[in-house]
Amino acid sequence: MTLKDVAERAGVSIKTVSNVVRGVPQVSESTRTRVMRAVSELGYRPNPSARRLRTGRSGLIALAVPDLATPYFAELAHHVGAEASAHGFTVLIEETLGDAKEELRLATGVGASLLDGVILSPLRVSPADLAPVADEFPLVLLGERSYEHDHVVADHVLIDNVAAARDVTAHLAALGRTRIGAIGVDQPQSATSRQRLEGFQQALHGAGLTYDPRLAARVKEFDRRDGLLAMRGLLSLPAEVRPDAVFCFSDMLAVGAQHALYEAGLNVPGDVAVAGVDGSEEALYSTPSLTSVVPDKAAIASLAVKCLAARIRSREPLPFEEYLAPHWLEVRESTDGVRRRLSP
Amino acid sequence: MTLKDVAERAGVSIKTVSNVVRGVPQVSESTRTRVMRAVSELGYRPNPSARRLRTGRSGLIALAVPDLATPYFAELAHHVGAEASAHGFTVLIEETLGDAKEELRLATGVGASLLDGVILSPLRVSPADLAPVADEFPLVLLGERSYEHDHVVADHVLIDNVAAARDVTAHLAALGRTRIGAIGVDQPQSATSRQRLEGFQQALHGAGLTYDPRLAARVKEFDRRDGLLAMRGLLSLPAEVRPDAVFCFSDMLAVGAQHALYEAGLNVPGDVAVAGVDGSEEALYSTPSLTSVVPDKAAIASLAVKCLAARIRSREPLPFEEYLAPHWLEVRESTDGVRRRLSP
DNA sequence: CCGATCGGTTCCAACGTTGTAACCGCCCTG
DNA sequence: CAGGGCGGTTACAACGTTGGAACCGATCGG
Repeated sequence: MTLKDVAERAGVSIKTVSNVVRGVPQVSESTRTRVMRAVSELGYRPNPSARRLRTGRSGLIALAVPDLATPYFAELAHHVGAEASAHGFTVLIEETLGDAKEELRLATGVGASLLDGVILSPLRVSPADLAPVADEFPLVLLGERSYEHDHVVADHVLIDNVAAARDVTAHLAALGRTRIGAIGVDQPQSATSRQRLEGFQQALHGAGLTYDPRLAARVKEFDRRDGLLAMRGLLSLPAEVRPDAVFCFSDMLAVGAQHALYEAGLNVPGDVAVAGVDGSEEALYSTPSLTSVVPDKAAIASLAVKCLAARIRSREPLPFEEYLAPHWLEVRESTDGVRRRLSP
Repeated sequence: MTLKDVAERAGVSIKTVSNVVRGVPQVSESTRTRVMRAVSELGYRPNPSARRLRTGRSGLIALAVPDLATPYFAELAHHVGAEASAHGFTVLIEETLGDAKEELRLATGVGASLLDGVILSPLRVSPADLAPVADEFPLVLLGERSYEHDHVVADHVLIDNVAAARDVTAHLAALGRTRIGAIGVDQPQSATSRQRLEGFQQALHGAGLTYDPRLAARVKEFDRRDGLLAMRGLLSLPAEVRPDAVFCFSDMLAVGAQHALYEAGLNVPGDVAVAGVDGSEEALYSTPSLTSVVPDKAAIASLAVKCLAARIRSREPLPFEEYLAPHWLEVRESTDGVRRRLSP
């Protein structure tokens, strides 16, 4: 099932068939229809490997995320897939498991010789590692600002994490909470974590509250388990220190925290208000439903794919850009306590 | 960065380098080390497209699932990735969105000329469509028994859905529940849904209960939204008909159902016990934690990859097999009401 | 000491595709 | 009517890799 077979059947040369299937204009209408018929009769499909070998293009891009079982990444993958197929790309999804080697391998290994480009959500890999790669291979980073000595080393798309954290923390303060904790501080080497802590502190100051390091819970991962453990830790503090609200740096952390409160027999938000980040569907269906900062995932996906496509198309090196996607705060029961009926 | 570059640097022929990187034994130790050094100095990586073009093998397999935002599939993807890399394969994950055309395209299009094989979790595509594909392309199906006139048309890996449904329903009956509902009936063309209904009915009979069709709620998708709507529907039944337990055919349905009960101010499991299927982490962290049938996802992944690898290796057509993976019932608060402390 | 054997290496062709350049009628222009 | 231009088509080479055959020097049996 190759161009040769189609060519024989249509009675033309291989190259003419190639011209037809690629849609180049210099083909007469009569030959075009004849070739098209042969194509569909034989069920011909172009061979991506051969195409890639000859042109250097495969029409394939990869989305590499740390962990697919994280709803945020799964939902993002969904959007990236939709956006990419609108641009004529096929998306392959890879799970890096937060392994720096794996993250890098994607860009250099499989990437360089099979894929046209990579959208990478880095967790461990450092800007310095990525700098040489991004120079010669289309690469877009998600969710982390990646500077090397103060200059950008790759395109990246992200939300304003500082503002997002500020917004949600200010919301908690506006509800009258005075001992606001944070869960998700100091995740190893995570710029996202640092930025959210920054916004958290800004909002505390803005509300006239002081930052109490005892209420800033460290985690290793942004997952449910670490949220549960961190919240248990906060609950074991002396009563006068214990938080009356927590801002969790991810929805999974928040879900874990909520469960810890449930185990302890505490009321949400009566005793402790809980808020997260990610806008995952899981947060919406949680009981009580969970206040969350919702990043515009469709916008993130769209910006990332557009940017990657531009870089793939242009042979010249383009200047690296930073794109900010919108986000908004979705207030739900876990902070304001107002019972709602979901309207799906 | 090709074999040629490495060959020049090492002072040998291209073919010898090829022999070294593929690990064929007939290479002297001295040349091998010399070539290896050149390889690492230049950072050479084989070109999968060229390799695939020449050999017909790419070392790539795809896992195609309907929806990555479904925790079950995301967690499964995780396991498949691990198992495949142990077999030397790279996994590409594709989202079919339950579109039959897309499901088929994977096997015939990208599949046939880029991938060595596909693990497909079909949602809409019918056995008849897949039969011609499976004959000439390594294909393993997950989660659905696919018969065509009573004979198997492809390998498949699944749990015993009838037994799983029977187990969990029997558990609800053993708790003394007499009006047990089912959510997830009649999902269009879903064999899984039929099998779970079958097991549900078997267990009812076994417990001396009668099957009341009013308590069997239809859904279009196995998602949270449909679970919520279905449960609202069951709650709107006349009081004497209303269920005192529901078996949901997926954890997402169960989470949605739980939220509907929460909205209605009902207690779980006091007023209504809830159980699901999938063993997702979300179910564990739900409040109250959700009783679920846990399919052994690692076993499913392992069986699927092993089976696919065998089929890829063998040039001869192998007989199609059916593999059953273990499952077990994990009883949690949403049915027995016993408060637990998670021990992660 | 000659021919066979063998480990190690090289040469050649081919996988399916596309870019470049050449080609071939044909119509138009001078 | 010769020369130029042009739309449509084709021949050829090349992308990076590997299977198979050929090759080569050295060891070995007779």
